[in-house]
Amino acid sequence: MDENRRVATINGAECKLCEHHLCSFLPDRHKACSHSFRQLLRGDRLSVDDGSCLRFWVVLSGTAALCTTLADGRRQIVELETPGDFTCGLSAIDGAQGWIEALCDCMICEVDLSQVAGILRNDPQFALDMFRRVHNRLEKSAAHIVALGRLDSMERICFFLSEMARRTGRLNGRQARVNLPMTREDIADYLGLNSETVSRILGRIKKAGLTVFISPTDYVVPDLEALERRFPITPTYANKEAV
Amino acid sequence: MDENRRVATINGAECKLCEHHLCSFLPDRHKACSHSFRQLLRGDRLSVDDGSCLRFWVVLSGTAALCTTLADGRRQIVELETPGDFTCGLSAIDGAQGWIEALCDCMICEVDLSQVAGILRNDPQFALDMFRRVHNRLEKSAAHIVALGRLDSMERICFFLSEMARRTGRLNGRQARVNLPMTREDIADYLGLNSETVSRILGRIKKAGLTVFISPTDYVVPDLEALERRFPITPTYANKEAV
DNA sequence: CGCCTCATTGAGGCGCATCAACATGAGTGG
DNA sequence: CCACTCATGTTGATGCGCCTCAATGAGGCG
Repeated sequence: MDENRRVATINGAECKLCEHHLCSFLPDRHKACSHSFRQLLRGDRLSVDDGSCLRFWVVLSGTAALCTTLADGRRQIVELETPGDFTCGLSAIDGAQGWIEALCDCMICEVDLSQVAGILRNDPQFALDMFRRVHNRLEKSAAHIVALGRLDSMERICFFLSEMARRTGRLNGRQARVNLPMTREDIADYLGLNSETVSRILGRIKKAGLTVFISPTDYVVPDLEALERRFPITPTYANKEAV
Repeated sequence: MDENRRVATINGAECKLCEHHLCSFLPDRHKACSHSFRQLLRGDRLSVDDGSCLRFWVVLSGTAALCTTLADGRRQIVELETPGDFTCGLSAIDGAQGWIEALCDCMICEVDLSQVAGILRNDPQFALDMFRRVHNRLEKSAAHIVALGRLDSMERICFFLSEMARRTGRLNGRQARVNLPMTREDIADYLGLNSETVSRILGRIKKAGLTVFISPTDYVVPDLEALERRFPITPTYANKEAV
């Protein structure tokens, strides 16, 4: 990634864009140096190979993904990061290249807590916060596993469209208008399909009247509940209180 | 589950069987009442529906699974629990029935921390411990997602056999002897396949000389590295230090 | 022995991947 | 403005991988 796109200045105004408070765990004198905004262009990658779990990324705008690529080029998106989501390197797996990739231009906040690890180790609020975030991720992973293991392609894509509607769409009663800032290939790599299949199934869903596509990257769901009756999982999107 | 199989007496000798220390976070006066051993017979289920995240289970012997069953009966094993593993209800997903199921007779320790939640909320060691356990799970989930999304059936089963060998097998140089305390159906539900396919692929793996089956539930891997060359993921089994 | 569960093996079919052709739109340079 | 390129999306033809259904074997148990 081009280092020039690092937005070095962190001040109160910019931090207000980010309501995710990871940096609030930093002692005051570390605040300025330990977190920074970065602009990622589509395709940019952040390596998460360092094995440390003390660098975190919060997506402020756009869509990013935690990707794994196998030796022969097969790619699997393990987690999809929409604004407000949080990730750290260790959600990636060993033994295959893992990185965070921008699926469209996006802005992220990188927080590096490794300088203050000792302080944080004794901060129960921080540990609790981390636990909650990771636990929330685990719930999403479970739904993802069920989708990949037991849903057919139609169900997976309905599941995905509903997930995106609830995560990033503008809801209005039963209706939702959604921006889909990623390619068919990305959707396929998230759902364990290939891009031609995604395209075909989207056509079928459109024909069934479950969605209306304004453009390849914008759609409207006239009746979200009708869409969700097409797959047998109630998605979990809310952040639950844990512990 | 038959409540009679609760082993009510917790004493020092029994606790030594369990090296997982979850109960060490209990204040002394709660120790006796808040955790108990349970014997599960194959097929027994523990409901995890209560939405609380303060009941935990540690598997001491045998194999259990965190299962999800969809409305039409499709079943997906989200996590496989071998001795030493830890789980709590919220790894299950909403919107589909979730439970912990014994894949063979097993012994577990149930720790109920809900009585002492207030104390634990301010205990950084506890929160850190929880974070590590959940984080470790997240790494395993990531590998599971890649396997379900991008590996074919042969690769998935090699991945599984290797995983079981490293988690529960007796290793001896490159060789491993493994007990497989679950049915073909269970393997299929873990890997998103069906049981006939599992049976067929196991036959092919056997023919290729990658495993020797002593019985349907016991096998020897003559060369674990050769088995692991059959799929493009390096499994993560070690518990990493995080934070 | 009969009964049950689990594993194996075969026949056949469907779902999705693969490969290929073409459409579409954005960007670039003339 | 058009010509050209390139990435992306769509659609069709074809084939393979895995599922489904069914039959049989193998082992455990009353």
